[in-house]
Amino acid sequence: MSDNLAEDQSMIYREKGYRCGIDVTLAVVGGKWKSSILWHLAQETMRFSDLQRQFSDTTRKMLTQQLRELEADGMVHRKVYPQVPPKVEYSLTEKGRSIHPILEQMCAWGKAFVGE
Amino acid sequence: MSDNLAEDQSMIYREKGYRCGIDVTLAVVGGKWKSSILWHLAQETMRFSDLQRQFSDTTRKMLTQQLRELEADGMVHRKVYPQVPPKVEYSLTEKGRSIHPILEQMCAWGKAFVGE
DNA sequence: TTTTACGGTTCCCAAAGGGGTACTACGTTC
DNA sequence: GAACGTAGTACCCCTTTGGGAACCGTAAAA
Repeated sequence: MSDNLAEDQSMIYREKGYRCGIDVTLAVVGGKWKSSILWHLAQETMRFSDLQRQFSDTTRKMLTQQLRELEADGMVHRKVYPQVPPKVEYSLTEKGRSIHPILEQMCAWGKAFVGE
Repeated sequence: MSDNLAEDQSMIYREKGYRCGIDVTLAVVGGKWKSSILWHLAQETMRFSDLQRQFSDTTRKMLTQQLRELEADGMVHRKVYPQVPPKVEYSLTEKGRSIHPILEQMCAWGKAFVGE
C-alpha cells in the first residue's frame, strides 16, 4: 500500500497499545492541529509560511512538530526546494487524501452536536 | 435535539477553544476509552461490571470517569437501580448511536492503515 | 555592514490526561 | 459478627502533550 519508506518508519508502527482501528485513526488525526492541517492541505498544496499564516494562533514549533508526525505517518509529503531563503511545500499523499471523507463526517457531526 | 438537561451541562459547551466540528467530535470520542465504550454499548446495554470485565486493562476509576464525561455530553444514559448491591446500566442515547457510522469508518480506515 | 526572509531547532515550563491504591456504603449471606 | 458484592470516590503520582522565547544558517537586498 505504501510505495516508500514512510510506512516502515511510521510512528504508528512504533507506537504500542492501540487496541483497534479506531485507536489508530485517532493517533493519526488526534493531535491538536493535525485534522486542521489535513483539512487545509486537501484544498491546496501549501508552503510552511502559508500554514503559519493560516494557523496564526500556534507557533512554528507546533506546526513543525505536527507536520513531522503526519509525514512520519505517510499522510503528508514534504518537498524541499534547495534555495535560500528556504522553500518547503506540504501536500497530501494518497493516504492523506483517503481520510478526508471521515473528516468531513466528523465536521458535520460536530456541528450538529453543538446545534448549528 | 436533547430532551433533558444533559446538553446544557455538556462538557463540550463549557469547553472553550474548539475551532470546528472536527474538534468537537474529537473532544467527545477522543478519550482513551470512549470510542471503545461507545462501540461496545452499541451492541448491548451493559452493567458497570460488564464494562469492567470487557475493559479489564483499565481501572474502575478510569471507566467511571470516561462514562461520566460521555454522560455529560449526552452520549450515554445511566440508569441506576435502587438496590443493594448496586446495579447500574449504561446504554447509548440517540446521540450516542448517531456517531456509530463514523466509528465504523474510523475502524476500517485504521485497519487499512496498519495493513490488515 | 546590517537587515530580511524562511524554515526550522533547542531548552524549559505548564496543563492535561491517565493511572494506582485505598477507602466507602449497605443489604445479604455465611 | 465478619465477609461479600457492586459501583463507586478521594488522594496522589507520573507521563504526555502543548506552548513560549530564543537561537540558527544562508543568500540576497538595502
